Amino acid sequence: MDTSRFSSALQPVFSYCPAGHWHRKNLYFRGFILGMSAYNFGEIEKKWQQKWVESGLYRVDNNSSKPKYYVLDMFPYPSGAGLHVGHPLGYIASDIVARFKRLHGYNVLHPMGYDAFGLPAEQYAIQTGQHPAVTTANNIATFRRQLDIMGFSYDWSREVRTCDPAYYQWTQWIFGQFFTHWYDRNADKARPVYELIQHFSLHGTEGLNAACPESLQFTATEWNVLSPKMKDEVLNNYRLAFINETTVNWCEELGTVLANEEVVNGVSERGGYPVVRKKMKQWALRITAYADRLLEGLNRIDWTDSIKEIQRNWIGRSEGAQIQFAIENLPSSIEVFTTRPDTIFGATFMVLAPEYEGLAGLCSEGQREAVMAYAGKARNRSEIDRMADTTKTGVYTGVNCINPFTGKPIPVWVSDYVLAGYGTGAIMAVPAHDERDFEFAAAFHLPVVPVIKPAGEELEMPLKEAFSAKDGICFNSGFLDGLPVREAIQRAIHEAEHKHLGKRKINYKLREAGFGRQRYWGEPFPIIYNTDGIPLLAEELPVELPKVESYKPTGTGESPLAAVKDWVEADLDKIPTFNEVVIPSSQQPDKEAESTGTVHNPGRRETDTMPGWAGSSWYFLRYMDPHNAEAFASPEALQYWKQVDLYVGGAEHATGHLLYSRFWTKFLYDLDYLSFDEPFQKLVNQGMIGGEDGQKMSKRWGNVVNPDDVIAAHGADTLRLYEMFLGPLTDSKPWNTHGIEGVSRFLGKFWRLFYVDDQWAVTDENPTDAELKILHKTIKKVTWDIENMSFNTSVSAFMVATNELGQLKCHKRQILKKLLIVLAPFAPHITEELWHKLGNTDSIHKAAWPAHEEKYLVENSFSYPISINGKTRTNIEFPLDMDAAEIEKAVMADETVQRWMEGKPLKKFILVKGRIVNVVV
RNA sequence: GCUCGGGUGGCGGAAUAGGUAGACGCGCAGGACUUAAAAUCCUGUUAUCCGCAAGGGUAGUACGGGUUCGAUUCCCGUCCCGAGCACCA
Repeated sequence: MDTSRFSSALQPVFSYCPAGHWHRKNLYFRGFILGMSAYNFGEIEKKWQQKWVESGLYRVDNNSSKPKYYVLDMFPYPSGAGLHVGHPLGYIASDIVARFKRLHGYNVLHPMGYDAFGLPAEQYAIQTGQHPAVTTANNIATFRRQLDIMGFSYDWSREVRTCDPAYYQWTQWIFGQFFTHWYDRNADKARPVYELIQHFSLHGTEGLNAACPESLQFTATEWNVLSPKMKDEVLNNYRLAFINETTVNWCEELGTVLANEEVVNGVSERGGYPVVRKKMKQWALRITAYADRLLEGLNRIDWTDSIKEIQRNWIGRSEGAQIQFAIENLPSSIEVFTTRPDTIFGATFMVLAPEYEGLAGLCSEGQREAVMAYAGKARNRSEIDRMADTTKTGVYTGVNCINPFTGKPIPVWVSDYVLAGYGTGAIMAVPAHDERDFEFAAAFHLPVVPVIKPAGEELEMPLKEAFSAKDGICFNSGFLDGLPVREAIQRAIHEAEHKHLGKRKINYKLREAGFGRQRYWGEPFPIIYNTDGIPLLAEELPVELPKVESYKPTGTGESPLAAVKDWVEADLDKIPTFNEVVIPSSQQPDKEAESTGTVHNPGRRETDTMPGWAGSSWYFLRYMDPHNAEAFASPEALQYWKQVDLYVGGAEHATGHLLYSRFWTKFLYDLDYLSFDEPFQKLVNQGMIGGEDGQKMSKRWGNVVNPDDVIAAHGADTLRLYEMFLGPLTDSKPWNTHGIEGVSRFLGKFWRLFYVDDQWAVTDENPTDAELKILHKTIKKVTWDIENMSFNTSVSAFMVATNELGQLKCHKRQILKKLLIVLAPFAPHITEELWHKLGNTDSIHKAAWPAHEEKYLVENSFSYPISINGKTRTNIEFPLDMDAAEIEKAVMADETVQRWMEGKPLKKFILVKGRIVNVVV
């Protein structure tokens, strides 16, 4: 920034000021005194931000003949702390891409909104009594102001807020769709529940292949005589939104359910009260129905391997077999799941989970007391505790099973190292080939029988550890002897199926998605229970969140909504509701009730609310048509915008938001609302920006850098460029306050390509080849860089170009005009200002991206690095079209080359055209 | 423990097909302009050795091997850092 002119003029006035103060005044007065000839970012940025709003520059239309591009940021949760410089990193990158695509003639959808329901606002409400809606609105205002001064090109007319009833009525509507659909595994898609009912009434469960927890079987006749209540209970096993009985962490003292991370060593994090595991009924979504499709879809999307891997891991598909083990002297059997049926001849005992259903009835009289005592203790251990302590404990049940392949009796134990929620809750233990089973066998002195050995080797007996490698050979295993593991697995399954002992089976780690929270600040369920307890879907949406007196948990495990009596108690005669098995009461009006005014058909609203991820699972669809009151988005809008082309956000949502969004998208695809079944084609995870001290940027460490301050000191364009310059987008890197000076200086130099000594200096001279080369190599590099999300190298390319043009004293319009356009996505304000100074009247952001012309980049000679035995010794320039033989001759004649060859004979001469020469001696 | 990333100057980082390692920026050192400061501009900056200098040698991309005329880049092994998963049978 050149302030020499005015500083000498003002010097007497400010000569007494301390240095730091002095500098500030310089900055402040510079533009004011010199008019617009010096780079006054504050004035320029404010001016253009205003003009862009006035002209609606970034508003985007759904009706366009242009090709579409949809670039999306993960919308933020508007916390009270506002943004620090780490937050906008991804927004800047996506904004550059959005602008780049517009300059390429795309109709770009680039929206922003707020994930506004959630716990922090509610916690704050509990503390201060302020309504979460109020604090949320305040926080959003702060976020918006901070986003605005960064110069982002969002179409704010499309903003969404998940806590807005006009938005969440569609979240509720989608829930209703889940509720009224089931998953048909034959068709491999979701279908309406009424079709399921039709099937039941005609064929029972015959010929049905549905996603449901238990394989229910009944005939049409049996179904048809069921009461509505019974029918509803049956349907609950099929609905994609259903009431699920799951184990939760229950804290009696606090009177609430706690999340896993709120429980430490079996007691509550707050207060240290005991926490027990308790079965509780909650709404859940049947995500497991989509497990295979969620896996398969990963192969079709452009995400990082690590996120895909996390999702694969989370879904946890494993192939194996389910095998029956008959109980000795009893007609019943125990079923186990195993991925290693090849080791079955080595199964020397069995283990049941403490929560195993029917455990009490199974064990022997003598052992029952000990088993139940152990099971009770294990049940009350928290998950965390159970996982942290892996020493093996357990009790013998007193009964034996028969190994179906060896025919020998093996003991059945109970231990908490077997999880109730996975597989059948029972395992066959093969201590020789499974580490956990080995530990258990060692602890209780159970027999270890090896049946797999490494090829060509013998196992060292007794075994010191389990041999679990999958590349061994079977022995001691009857018909499997001599087979390699992979073949033996297939053979064993085949044999089990043949003998009706079991069947091939695929298991998943993925659990049904718990969808209820005992909280206030979330979407209410559009559900009212009738007097039979049958859930009815409210047909008039939105079901608005009522005002409450207190946001505190009720202590009964219910949400604060339960205390709002006149909301909870609903008159089903007046509210249209729906459930496939209940005839709406409105169709059988009760004359007596009408005349007396008493509520004849009372209902009770669901008082849980939806979890935080409900609204965020589909928000990217709402942006396409945000004000539609008839549908979550019109078919035309959905058809035009389709999936998100580029999604930018943090990697921390790998198993939450990103999985749920994929699930909801597939579901809506099944219902023919969408023409695509993956929401985000390309996903980029930006890194974190840490504090200068290397710590995480947080209030706690006092290292938070506020973008407002950086913008005030250096301008938004500088901040944008600097965040991009810091390093690769996807890397985590520390902030460096000094580093920003470099970028700030760059913009000053760039400005001085247009202004020399604050005088307009742009000329209409024809550019030289050298200048054209600088321009076109920059265009080429920046184009490649943006397409590959390598923004840091783009900034460096701009610096190189500016330095080189500065050295050539190039102020030529033809060069600078195109250079402005390629810089515009990074620094939208300064480029817009200079663009208008060049005499353009329309926005630079509507210009066309210049194509680089290869002809300006063509070299006719190249200075070859000459290596002798791979070490560069000299450089010799040759024309690029020079004959290889001639180059060789010239190189060999070179003095330096001769010196390094030390008279040794030439072994090989390597010439890579335009790259390198290597002389091997 | 398993899986996936990653290790390059004092620092952030570059090297987009295996082809001149350290672009660009920060910091640092020196210089120009100035009475002075700020701003701006210029020069140098991997280490080490030889030389007054010009210049030149050697080593060098975590470590040890390998493939190749040539390796930061490909392969094998080791160490370290980060992220995720974790008694899932």
